Amino acid sequence: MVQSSAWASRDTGTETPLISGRKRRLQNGLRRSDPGPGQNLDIVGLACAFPAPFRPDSQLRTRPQMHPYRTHTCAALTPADVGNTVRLSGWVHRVRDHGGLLFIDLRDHYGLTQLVIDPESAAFDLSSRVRSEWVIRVDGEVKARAAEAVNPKMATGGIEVFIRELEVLGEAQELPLPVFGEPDYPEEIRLKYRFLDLRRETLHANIVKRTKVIASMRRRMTDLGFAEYSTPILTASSPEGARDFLVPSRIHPGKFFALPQAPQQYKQLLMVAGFDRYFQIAPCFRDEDPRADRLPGEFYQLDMEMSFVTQEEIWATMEPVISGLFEEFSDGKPVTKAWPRIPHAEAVRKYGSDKPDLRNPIEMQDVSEHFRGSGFGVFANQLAGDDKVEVWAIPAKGGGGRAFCDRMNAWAQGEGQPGLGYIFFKEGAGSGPVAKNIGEERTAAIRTQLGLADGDAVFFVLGRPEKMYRFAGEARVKVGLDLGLTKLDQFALCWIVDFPFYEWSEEEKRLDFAHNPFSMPQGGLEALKTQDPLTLKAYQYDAVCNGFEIASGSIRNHETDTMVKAFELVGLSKQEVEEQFGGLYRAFQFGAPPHGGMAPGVDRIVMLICGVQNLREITLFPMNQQAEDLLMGAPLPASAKQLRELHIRLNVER
RNA sequence: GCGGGAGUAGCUCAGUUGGUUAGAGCGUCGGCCUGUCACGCCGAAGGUCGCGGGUUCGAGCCCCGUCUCUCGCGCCA
Repeated sequence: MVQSSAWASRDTGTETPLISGRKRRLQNGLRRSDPGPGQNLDIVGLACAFPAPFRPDSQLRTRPQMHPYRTHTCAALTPADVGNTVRLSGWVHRVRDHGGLLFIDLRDHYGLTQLVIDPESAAFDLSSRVRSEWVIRVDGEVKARAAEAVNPKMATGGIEVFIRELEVLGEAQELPLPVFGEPDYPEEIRLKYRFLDLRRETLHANIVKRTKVIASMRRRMTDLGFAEYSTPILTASSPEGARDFLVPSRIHPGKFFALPQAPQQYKQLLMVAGFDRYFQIAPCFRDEDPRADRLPGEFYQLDMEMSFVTQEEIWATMEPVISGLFEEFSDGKPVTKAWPRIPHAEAVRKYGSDKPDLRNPIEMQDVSEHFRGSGFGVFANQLAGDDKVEVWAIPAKGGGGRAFCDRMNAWAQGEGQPGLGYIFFKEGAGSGPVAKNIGEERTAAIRTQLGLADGDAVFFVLGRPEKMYRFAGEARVKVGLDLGLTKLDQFALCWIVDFPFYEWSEEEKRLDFAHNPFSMPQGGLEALKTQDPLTLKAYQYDAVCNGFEIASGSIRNHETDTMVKAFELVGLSKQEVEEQFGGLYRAFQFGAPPHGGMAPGVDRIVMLICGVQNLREITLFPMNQQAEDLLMGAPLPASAKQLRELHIRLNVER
């Protein structure tokens, strides 16, 4: 029934002499329209036709006949080639059949070339039968287009190739997913037919860009004296962090390898082993639920580590690498050069987020004092009743109209908030219910503190900071976007530094590591012994771009005493630390250098560079949201024999 | 696991207050067409309105349940 396809169905029941003729040609002719390849074609234009790795002319120089597939790519021909006979191969991108005249856009990795054919050519009948995405080879003459036929939108729009001969190298059935025009198509079909999806111009270009970004990362790191070391994929389960992917050991019944969530411990061991400057485009595996910006299963990090460094040196090393990447691939959009270094606590207060979008100029301020004891009962009472409650102000330049303020208030209610208090300023005074309640003097004081003018507004969020900062941050983002204050076409980078070392785990009613158990607490062992753990900072930092966390890193804790104490506070004994971090713990007893590093997320950086909202737009063969590979059919059941060898008996529910 | 949104032709979607034979564009197939490049014109095929139940004289539309997709929360040190 595969053969029922294209040819058979088109030829049935149309017995005319012409068709018989076509049929005859098609039966042999499907392979080739006229003379054999390379019989009577000149070898032309080869010197510049191909990028070096693809250049076929080494063969052509030693053999008298033409390359079997092509003399040029589909992006190579220009008016300088007019008059030459060339050979092209590629996919039929689009056919425009005018009856007596036929245009085919031929596509390959490099570009598009318009082919044209009329009944004078022996290949005409066959040409009129090709369909989208067939792979063909054509021979023909390069012709200049008439002035009015030049297509300035095409790189090769000044020329076209008049076909003399056509060979079908690969037919295509009716497409489950159109390539031309890239219409929206369901995710499931795109993933199942990913090889077609990847032919589409946008995705194809994104993937090419991704590989260039990665090549640039390697070059930049290598130029800085970093060397790339590979680390194991089959390794030990890490006791902290995400859920592991497990791989059963055949040789050791009942024991399992884990795929690395990151090469974290290996890179620290490399530092102990004296390698100093390590990097790796490292595959990382975590068995967690996906998000639009988080692939299920596996992703890549530009993992790096250095010895004998302060965190300032790591920032100074990586800032130009990351800024340089964005500059290289961002088509001229502005990129932050000197990154602001914002303490975590300050980021939360000013931006309501530990990954602030600094394209948005709004900075929030504490205005609690102006409401304390004021006539605005809702705020005054809560401030009086709980000394941890604060009022934060979100200044909104240009938002000074009742319509906008009401819209924000309605939005806040839609977000599950009681509302969003506001004042807007006009004719030298503050307006709105809040202003009426607190009076002119306090209104003026708020205005002065925030530097607001007529035509501006300010919104108020009330609560304990740890409960309300996230909503305040969302309101800040919305004000910035809705008022056009956020200038989108740029890459705004910063460091968020001084993360807390511990946090309180409400579920487990105990201290837990806020970020990375391997990072060094500021103040070291002494601070661990003497300070309130919840006030401890870590030498721990994130790199943030446009509101996305694009990297995370730290100065590591390389002292066994400090490590034991740090874990003791989250409830792990010395013995448990030795067991769970055996390799690293042992290594630190034999001369460990101070070291630190970070790991920028390759996928997220490429996503930002390509300006897409979803990681599947920059990944070759992603899994779907259910962590299935629809193209390869993974995961699949294992055979009884495989399971037996692995000493595994299934216990599948349902 | 939880919440929001979606589910009508191969695809993207429209479908009024519940009322005759469920439509459009794109795609596919057939016919015509010698300068297109989103070619154009004519025609055809293509539907379990996600699935199940209910209300009703009558359900794509209302109600209940369920499944799938998607975005988010939990989770991701």
